[in-house]
Order: sequence, then structure tokens, then C-alpha cells
Amino acid sequence: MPAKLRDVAQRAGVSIKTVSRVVNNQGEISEATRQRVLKAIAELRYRPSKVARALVTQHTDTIGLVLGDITNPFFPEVARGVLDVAEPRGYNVFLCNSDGELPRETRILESLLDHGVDGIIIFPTFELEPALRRLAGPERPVVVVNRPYDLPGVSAVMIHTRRGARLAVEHLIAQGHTAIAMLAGQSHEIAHLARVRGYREALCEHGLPVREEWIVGGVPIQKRGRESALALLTRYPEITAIFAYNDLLALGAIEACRELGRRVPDDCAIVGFDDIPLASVVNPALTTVRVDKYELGRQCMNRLFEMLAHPDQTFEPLWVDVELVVRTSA
Amino acid sequence: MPAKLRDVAQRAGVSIKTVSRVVNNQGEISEATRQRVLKAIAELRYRPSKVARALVTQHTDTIGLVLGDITNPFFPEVARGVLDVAEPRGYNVFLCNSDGELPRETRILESLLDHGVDGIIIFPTFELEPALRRLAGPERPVVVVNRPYDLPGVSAVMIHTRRGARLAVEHLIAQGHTAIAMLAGQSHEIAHLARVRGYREALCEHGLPVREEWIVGGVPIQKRGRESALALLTRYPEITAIFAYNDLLALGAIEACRELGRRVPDDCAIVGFDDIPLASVVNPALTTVRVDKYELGRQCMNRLFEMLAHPDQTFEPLWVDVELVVRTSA
DNA sequence: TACGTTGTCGTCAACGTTGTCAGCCAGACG
DNA sequence: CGTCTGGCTGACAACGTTGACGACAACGTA
Repeated sequence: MPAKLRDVAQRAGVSIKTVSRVVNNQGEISEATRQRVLKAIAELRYRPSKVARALVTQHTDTIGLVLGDITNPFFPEVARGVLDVAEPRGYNVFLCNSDGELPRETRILESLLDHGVDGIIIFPTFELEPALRRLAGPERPVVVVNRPYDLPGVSAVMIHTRRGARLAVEHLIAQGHTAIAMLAGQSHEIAHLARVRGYREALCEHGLPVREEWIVGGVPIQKRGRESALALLTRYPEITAIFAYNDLLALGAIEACRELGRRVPDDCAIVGFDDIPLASVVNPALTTVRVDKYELGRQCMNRLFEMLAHPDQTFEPLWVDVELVVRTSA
Repeated sequence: MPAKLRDVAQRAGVSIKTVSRVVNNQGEISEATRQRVLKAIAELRYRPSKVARALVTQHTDTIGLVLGDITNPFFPEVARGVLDVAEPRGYNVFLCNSDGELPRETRILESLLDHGVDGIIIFPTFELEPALRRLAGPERPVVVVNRPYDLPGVSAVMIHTRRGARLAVEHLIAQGHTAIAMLAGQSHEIAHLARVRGYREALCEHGLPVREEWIVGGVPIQKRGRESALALLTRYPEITAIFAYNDLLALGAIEACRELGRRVPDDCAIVGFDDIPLASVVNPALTTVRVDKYELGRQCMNRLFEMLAHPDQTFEPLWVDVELVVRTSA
């Protein structure tokens, strides 16, 4: 039973349309009636219904944020960045976890469309092209993180992942390491590819051989990091440094070293990736490649707003930089 | 230009209403026309517009989740719990950060209402009563965490905070400690009150004196934890144990001990609260009171669904339990 | 034959806004 | 004194659904 346009109109003794005009302050209205309407609005605590408005204007002031899992320490800051630029413009954002599962991702996207979101920001884990073709367009822009698509209504925000990987490995090399293994991610993830590529390039450029059996992939969680590192270091004791696909894996590697009686960084140096909050507080503090997650979120949302404002323009990918932060683990 | 009800109707050669009926499968429809309609729906990839539907049914299949800051490690798991029960029922959830600022909280609530959410889950930091009176009701239920309100349409989910605090302090006492200080939170927070109460009770019941100057409050972040612990331990070297309002403060206390050359737990035992992911990986691993954050989120959402299903019923507060997890810091 | 029933289906008016267009009343102008 | 502007306002029809009815067969039943 909140007040409706009609109630306000009645109370102010004007037409519905007139009230609508002062609410959206468009058109020309005499100061007198504007004041009367404003008064009525205040008295009735009227607030326009976004859903009714959405029906006619075809936009809901709503966007969808689809990420792997908010529980992954990488994402909360991203979400925060997105929210912080969305909120001042009156936009609300739907949060969705895809868990990196394709059917789930699809369901979520459909659901978001059903709700009429104006746009979507997505951290994809799978090939999105078919889905994007269906749902994206000038009227419903999509920002995809870390994967460039040349599709109308789609724009990319890219992280300098490969560069980050090179930074990490070069740091290890600069410390004198020559036997550097990699705890990698899952092969279908684009981030995995980029990081492995950076790793290879750095080794090559410094004349170091790439030993395929020293690159071991899998799900990027701490447990697996420990296991893989354990296996790796036992089998190839000559390894003196590990570059991990992400901080969680690096943490696992530290655990493994501790169990094997290897001191970090002296007996085995470890570099992570992402700089999640954990990285700085853990002991030894993790040397890692920082990506500014908050800024990443902000950039995504800004880009989405740009696209919303200029529906027919095409946009170049946006690159967000990374930096190596040297702590004690390497 | 997605397909509308009318398009489907035209294609199937039936009325709009008939299509509506098969979509919502209500009313009786002959198998023949149902099949024809289904076929048309599939061919046109028709999906009903939730916003149009919302206009008439007055519910949007949407809820708002208002929490302090998703970046606070306490919240992501909660959010995950909420989402995991909301999603299978076709509900989407708006995520909002209040930052514990009253004007922000108010703005967010208004915005949520404008969007027509069916219900709200909120982790309050301030007195909510006036706001709740305005926005809550049988038609728009609100679940409030950790603060009981006896208002129509409002239901509480409570954490056994006080009990947790007692558990923590009793553990310390059982270890033989008698000089136990407390790193507290901010006095306006209800969680602070409950934890301090638990601390006092445990001391009293074991015949230990409560020394007011050993209870020091402030913002519950790591930096302040370090500072307060530093001050406390310098001024009162006889203190042998610290109970912290939350894990972040406990982490700060560990830092302080390290700086003062006090070994944890031998020279100074430390117990935290919340069991954030950090707690188990830090060194020394934190003994703390775990609240099952994921379960908390689930309970909130379940309760909200119950309220949605039975608008006029009133609901007793729901209590979620806590448990002491003993690691190495105490 | 006339009259309920039951199973199907359609018509019409909402829901709370905004776009489009037309109308009205001053005042300026010829 | 008529006519034409320009500022201001209102009527009306959308937007895409659903709810409340009503209609109309086919089928017994009295």
C-alpha cells in the first residue's frame, strides 16, 4: 500500500502525467505546481516503483555480477569495487556464483535475463561465445573479464596475467634459481594458459630449459597445492623454487615444504599470484603478484556504464596492470 | 525483441491467457493445446518477463542481502549460504554493503524497496526499529541477524554469541589462566555486548575478578588489535591470556606478542572469535570460536522463505550454535 | 427437451509507470 | 480585434503479464 502516482496526483490536484514530469524533472512545469506536487510527494512518502517504470522504459537499473565463488578470497574485493560504483548511480547488483560449472552458469544467465538486468559482468570459466551471442547486444551489454570476444555488446576487461607470471619467474631467476617448477591451474581456464605462458617465456628468455614434468596442473585450492608440491619436491629434490598459479596453491606449497623440512625461502622459494588478503599475514609472508581486485571491479562497472551510455559504440579491451610484491617467501 | 506471450499465442493459435496458463501450469488444459503451446514456446525461445509479472503479482522473486562489508572475511560464506538456498527457488539476491553507516543503510533499504524486493536479510549495525516499522510487514518480511525485534514481519536469527564467549574464556581458565584480558569491540554493537557479557560471566562463575581496565574496546580490525594488545601487555605484564572480540583482533594480538617477545601460547594465550578462513592457516593457528557462517546464511534464507510462505505467522528467533575450536594459540 | 455439469478456452481490466499528442490559456503581434 | 506563438497541462495508449469472469461445447440427467 505504498503511495502511487495516482494518489499523489489526486492530492496535488493535477494529472498523473504532471506528477511523473516533476518526478523525472522533464518538461516544463510552473514553479507553483511543482511545489504543490513536491509537497504531496513528501506528505505521502511517495517513491516511484522501479518495476512499473521498468516495464515501459525497458531498463531496470539492475545488473548481474557472475563470478566463480564469492568464498574465493579473490572475489570479495572485486564485488566491492563493482558495488561501489554501481550504488551511487542507483543501480543494484545481483550476485551469482557460477562455481565454474557450465550448466549453472547457463541457468544463472537465463535467470538474470528473466529479471531484466540492464547488463552483466562475468568472470567466465567456460567458452561463452554461444551464450554471449544469444544474450548480449547493444541493448544488454556484457563485460567479460579476461577473455576477449569480438561480439556486439561485449567488452573485455583484461588482467595483465602473462606479464605478472613473467615478473614472478624473473624475480626467482634474479635470486639465482634455475630449477623452478610451476603449480598450475586447470587447463580450460584462460588464466591458467596465460600464467603458464608467462612462466615458459621467462624461462626461455633466460636460457633455462622448460621441463614439462615440472608443470603440474589441477584445481587451484590449498589442499591440492600441498599434495602436488609434496609429490613434486619428493620426486625432484633438485627443485629450489616454485611459482604457483595462485596464492592458495602457494600456501599449500608452503605447507608441503614445512612437512618436508624444507625452509622457505632458503631451501625452496615460493611465489604466488593474486595477493589475496591472506598472503600478507601468513608466515612466511607470501611473495606474490598483486592484481588490484578492487580496481578491477571498479573498472568493470565503469566500462559497463560506458556501454550502457553508448550502446552502439565498440570498445577496446581495458587492461588492468599487476605488480610484484616481494615479501619473505621468495 | 525477445518473444512475448502474444507472439507465442499467435503462433500456437490460442489466446494469450491460454499460453499464460500452460506457462504457470494452472487451470485445466487439453493435452493437445498444451503440446502446441509448448512447441511454440520452444520454437520462439519464449521466457516470461519477471518484471511484467511482478507488476501484477506484486512479487519479484528477488531479495536484498544487506551486510557490513563483503570484504570482511566473515561475510562471503554467509552470502554463499544465502545464495545457495535462494538460487534453486529461482530467487536472485541483491548484495549491498552498509559499511555500518546509518545513512548508507537507509539509502540501501530505500533502494531495495524501490526495486520491489520480496524480502530482506540484514546484518544491522544500528538501531533499526524506525526503519523496520516503515518497511517490514506481512507482505515484505525482514530477517534481522543477531538482534531480536518484536515487530510484525520481522524475524531474528541469533548467534549464540554469549555462549561462545563463555566457552572461550572457560577454555582459558581450564588451562590455568587467571589473568585474562579482553580485546573488545565497539560498544554500540550488540555482538560486542554479548561477548563482553559472556566474558564477565565466565570469570565470575569461576571466582575470578573482572578488571574493567583489562577490557579495551574499539574498532575490530587487526591494526587496532595490535595496538591495544601492545598497550595492555606493557602496562599489565601479569596478563597471561587474551580473549579477543574477533579473529582480526586476535591476529593483531599475536603480532603484539611477537613484538614483545612473548611466545604464544606459552607466555600469552590467545583466543579469537568467528573462525574466519585466516584463523586456521596463520601461525600459530588460532584457537577460536567458530560460527558456521555458511549455515547461518542458509538459515536466514530459509527463514525468509518460511515467512514469505506464511505471511501472517509470527516466528520465534532462530538460534545458530557456535563451537570452540582449539588450535595452537591457546 | 430442457437443464445442469464439467472441461476448455477467451475477453477484459487491471498492475504503476512513461511517450505521444493534443488542448488550453496567456501574451505578443499584425 | 483576430491570430499566432510558447509555456504548461491532461487524455490516452502503451509496456507484458495475470486474475476474475464469462462463453461455449460436449455430455449426461431429469
